[in-house]
Amino acid sequence: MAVPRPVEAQARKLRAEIERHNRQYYVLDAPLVNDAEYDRLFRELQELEREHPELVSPDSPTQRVGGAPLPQFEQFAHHTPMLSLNNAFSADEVVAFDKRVCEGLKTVNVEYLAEPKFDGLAISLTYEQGKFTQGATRGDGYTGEDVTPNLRTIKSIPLHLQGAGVPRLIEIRGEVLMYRRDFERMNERQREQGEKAFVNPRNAAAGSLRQLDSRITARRPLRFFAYAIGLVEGAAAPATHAELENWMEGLGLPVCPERRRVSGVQGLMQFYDEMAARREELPYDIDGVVYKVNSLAAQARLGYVARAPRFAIAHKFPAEEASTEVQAIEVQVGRTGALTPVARLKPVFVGGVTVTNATLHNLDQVRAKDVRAGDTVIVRRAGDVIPEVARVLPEKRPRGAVEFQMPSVCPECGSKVERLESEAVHRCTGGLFCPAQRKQALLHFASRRAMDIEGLGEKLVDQLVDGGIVHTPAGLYRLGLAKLAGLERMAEKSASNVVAAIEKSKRAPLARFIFALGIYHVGEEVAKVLARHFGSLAKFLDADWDALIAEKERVQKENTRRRNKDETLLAPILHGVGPEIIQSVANFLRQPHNREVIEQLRASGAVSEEEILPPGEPEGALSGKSFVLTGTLPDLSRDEAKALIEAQGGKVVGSVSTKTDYVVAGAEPGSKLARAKELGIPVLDEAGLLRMLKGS
DNA sequence: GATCCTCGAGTTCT
DNA sequence: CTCGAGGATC
Repeated sequence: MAVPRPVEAQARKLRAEIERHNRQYYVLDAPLVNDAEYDRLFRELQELEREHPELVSPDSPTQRVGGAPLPQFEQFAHHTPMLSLNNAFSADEVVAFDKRVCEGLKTVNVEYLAEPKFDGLAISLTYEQGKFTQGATRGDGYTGEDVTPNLRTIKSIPLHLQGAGVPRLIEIRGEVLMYRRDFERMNERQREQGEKAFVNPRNAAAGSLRQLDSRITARRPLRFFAYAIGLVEGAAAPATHAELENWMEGLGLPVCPERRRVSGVQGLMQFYDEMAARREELPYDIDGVVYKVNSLAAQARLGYVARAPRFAIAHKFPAEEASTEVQAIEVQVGRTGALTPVARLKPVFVGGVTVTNATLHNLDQVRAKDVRAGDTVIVRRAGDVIPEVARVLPEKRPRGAVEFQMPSVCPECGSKVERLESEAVHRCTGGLFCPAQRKQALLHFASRRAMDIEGLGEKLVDQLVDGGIVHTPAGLYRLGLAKLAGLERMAEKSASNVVAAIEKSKRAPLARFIFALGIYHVGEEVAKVLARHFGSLAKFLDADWDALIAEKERVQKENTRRRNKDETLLAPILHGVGPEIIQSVANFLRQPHNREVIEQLRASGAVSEEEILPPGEPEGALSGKSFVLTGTLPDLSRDEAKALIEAQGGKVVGSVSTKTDYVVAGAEPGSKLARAKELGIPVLDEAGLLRMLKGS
C-alpha cells in the first residue's frame, strides 16, 4: 500500500469518531453533537475516501448507505440453532413453567431475567476480532439468509465492538425492528411518493431487511437490540444472563433498557403486568415478555426439549380483539370435497393486519358459536396468525337474522352434499367432476412438497380448468406453448417458464408422486412410508391390499405376544398406516379413471420408475445398521431416539452382540455399555447420534 | 377401551 | 396454527 500514513490515520480517526456519535445517538439515545457537526464529519470522511479509494473498507461508516443489489441471498447455516421459545398465554402456564424449572433445578424461588418480547425479526451477527463480518436472518432456525450488506446499514449495529475484553469470535443474537414513530414517518413519505405503505412496523422491518438492494434498506429506519449470544470464543462468558447483557452493552451493542431481574412467579407476573400497562408508551411494538432463568449454569442444566429451551418462555399478551360485522357466511370447497363455512367480514384491522375472512371450520362450530350473517362479532388472530371469530355479540344481532344452513348441494358443481356419521365435515360428492375439487387437486399436485411445479398457481389453474384445457394432472404434461397462448397474464415469457417448470418436475421420486396424487388420508408422511415399502411404482400399483392388511394384523398380534414376553419385536409393516388408510388407497387405485391418469403420467415420464431399494430392505443412510440404546439420553426419550434411527433405515435391537454396529449411551448406562467396550463397538452419546442422523 | 401421539387437511395474509 | 381422525400402545 502506497498510501501515506497520515491520511490513513486521519480516516481511522474520523471513522472512530463517527461510530462513537452513532453509538451515542442510536444506542445510548444521548447525542453529543448536533446533526450539522455530525454531517460535517461524515462528509469529511467521504471526501477523504473519494480521494483515496484504496482506503475504503466495508466497515467504514460511509458504507452504511448500502451497495449494489445482490442477485439473491446466500444461505447461512447457524453454528448453533436459533430456536424459538415456548409460549405461555395464561398465568397458569407461567406457574407451570416456574414449577418445571424449580423441579429441574431442585430449588425454589428461581431468579429470572425478564425483558420485553420484541415484535421484530430475530437475527444473528458475527464479530471476528471485534469486527462485524456477517449477519443472517433466523430462517427456520438452522439455516437463514446472509443479509450482511443490509445489516451494515443499520446504524445501531456497531461495525466494531469496543472496550477491553473483545472476544476473538462472538455471535450476537437479537432483534431487528422499527420504532413506531419512525414507521409512521416512513409510511407518510412512502405515501407522498406514491409508493405502497406498510401495514405495520414488523412487516416494514421484515420487508426492509429482505431487500436485495441494500441501498433501499439504508433508507429504512431500522433498529437493533441484542439479547443473547450464540457462540463466544476467546473470552470468559459471564455467569448470568443479566451480566451477559450488561457485557454486550459494554461492547457497544444496544440492549433493551427494560430488562430486569425478578424472582419467583410473583416477580414474573409483576413484570408482565407492568409491561402490559406500559406497552403503549414504549417506542416499539412488543407482543409479550420473555423470562429466562438468570444463571447460565442453570440454563445449561435445564437444557432443551425438542425445539425449544426449557429455561425460557415467552409470556404473550392476549391476542388483540376487534369487533366487526359478518357480511355473509359462504362455503368453500376443498380438495377432498370438504365444505368449509367462511365468514366474510367487514374489513377490520386487528393484530397488525386487515382481516376480511375467518374460517368457521364446520357446521358444528358455526352452531356452537351461533354465528349468523349480519351478526356483530369479536375477531382475533389465534396464535397471532389465523383469524378466528371469538364470539358473537348477541345484543347487536339484527332482527330476522337467520341460522346458517349447510347447503344440500355443492355450491360449485351442484352435486349432492353428504355428511358421514363419523365425520364433522360435510362433503361434496362430485369428486373430480366438481371444478373446485379438480382445481384443488391440480394445485396440490403442483405444490412445492408434491411435484414442485413452480408458477402453476391459482390464477393459472382457474383458467386451465374453466377453459377446459386441463382436466387431470396428466393434462399438465400435454401443455405446450400453443395451449397456454392467449391466456391472461401468460405472455411468451411466463408460458415458457411454466412449460420449463413442468419439464423440470419430471422423474419425481416415488414418495412425492404418491403424495401428489392426493389420495384421501395420504399426506407426505404416509406417502413416504408407502414408497419405502413398495420401492417402485409398479409394485405399488400391483399391491394386494387385502393381503397387506392381513399381514399387518398378523405382525401386530405377534408383537403384542412378544412384548408381553419381552422378546425382540418384528419390524412392523407400514408403520403408521392402518386399515383406514390402506382402504382409502385401495379405493383410489380401484377406480379405472385414476388408473388411467396414473398410466398417462407414467407415459409422460412424470415419475421415476427406478427401484428404490432391494425388496424388503428399508431405505435410509443407516439401513442395515443396528443400534442398541442404553441409559437415559438428555433430551430424547427412548422411543424418540428409536424412531429417529428407524426413520433412516436403522434398526434398534435389545442386546449387544458382535452384529451390533453402534451403542448409544446416556446417563446411568447399564451393562450393555461395558459389553460394547468389551467387543470394541463404537459408543455414541446423544449429540453423536444426532450428528450421525443429520450428517447422513 | 382409554389415552397419547402423529399426521392430514384446511386456512389467512403479505 | 388448530382441529379432528387414525394409529399405536397399554
